[in-house]
Amino acid sequence: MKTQTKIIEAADQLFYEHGFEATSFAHIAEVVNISRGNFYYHFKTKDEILDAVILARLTRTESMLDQWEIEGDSAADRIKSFIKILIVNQTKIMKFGCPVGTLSAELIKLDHNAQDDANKLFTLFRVWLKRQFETLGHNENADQLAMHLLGRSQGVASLTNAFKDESYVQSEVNQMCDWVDQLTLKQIH
Amino acid sequence: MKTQTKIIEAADQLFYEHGFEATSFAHIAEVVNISRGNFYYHFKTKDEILDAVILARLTRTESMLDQWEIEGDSAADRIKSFIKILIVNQTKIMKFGCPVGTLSAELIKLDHNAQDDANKLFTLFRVWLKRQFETLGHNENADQLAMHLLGRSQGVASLTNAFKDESYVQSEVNQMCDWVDQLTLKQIH
DNA sequence: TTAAAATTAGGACATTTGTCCTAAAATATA
DNA sequence: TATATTTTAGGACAAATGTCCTAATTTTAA
Repeated sequence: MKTQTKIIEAADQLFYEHGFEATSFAHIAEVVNISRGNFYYHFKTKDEILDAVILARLTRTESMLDQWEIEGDSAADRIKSFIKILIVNQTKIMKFGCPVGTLSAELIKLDHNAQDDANKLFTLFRVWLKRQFETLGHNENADQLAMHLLGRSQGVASLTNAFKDESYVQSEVNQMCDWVDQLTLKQIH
Repeated sequence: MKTQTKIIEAADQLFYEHGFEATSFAHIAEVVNISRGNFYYHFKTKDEILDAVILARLTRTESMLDQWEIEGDSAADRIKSFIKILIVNQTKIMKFGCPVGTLSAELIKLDHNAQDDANKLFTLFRVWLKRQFETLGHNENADQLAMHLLGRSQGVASLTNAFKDESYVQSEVNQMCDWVDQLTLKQIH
């Protein structure tokens, strides 16, 4: 694997687990097993690494959404795929929270240039969800429903991170899935 | 005002606006207008300042909850007081997110000793809300309802911080208030 | 007024940070 | 094989960090 790719992947993980600010060149270098000075050849600044990490997350998220699009038989199923990442990634969310939400919050507090780019991750989910709700027949308020679900998912991630309560996640995921089913019924009638 | 109090208040604000890690002794010293070396007389370490800030937030939150307890005519009203902080503190939440959630998330990522203390802020709201839902007649699942509302509030704060959308906050607050009213009806029947 | 205590300013300290340079090594190309 | 290009290691650099010491100043108490 190319060194540049290794740097991005290591930084991606470290930024998620310890935050952008708390992760140093030295930390990444140790994981990748290269000398600190060698960084400069691949990335001029720490911000450039952040840009690359965000870009990597964007493309990874896009392909995940594409996958859900293919696998899901109905819009309701696809929305439930989104909801169930809370279960699939439960362990990581307990330890480090939501990768999208925590990065966004940190960059805003740092007043960092990349905060708009980081928010594109949120927008990716928002737009995708909106389209699903439109398919479900809720054209008039699809974006509102998307924001609602995105917000609830963020909230669950936040409290899961704080309280590490598995039954809470399960309960909230069930409620959200029920909510989607109710919206599906409304569409039929 | 005492220097120690001024340090705590300045740190409180800076930790909220820029995060704990990103706030340095120098930053606080500049706001309080004292020399950097003088810190050591009041606080031995940065962690001691954090402890003091968390303690200050805990007492401030407790008195706020007491106030809501006094002002609210019914449990439903009191719960709505909680929901409406999203509106009252809208401007700050847009800029810096929820002070409880963002601190908790940061300290967990830093694997900081004070993460349990910071979580007591969450617990304060959780226990208070639980008691309100019990008063509302939902004894069997009061804690679940409390966690549900706490989570939704966290989610709204998170997305408000990211998207800065006023109408989203208002819409979500209305939905949560309606939800409380429905729970109140269920209690009467 | 004088002595004691509390508070302050200023700077030393080792460490870490992001950034940047240069010479050596590895790889590719002719 | 010989040359050119890519990639690397190691360290220099100034700035900033949290921590800690000491002497001076201010405030309090006798």
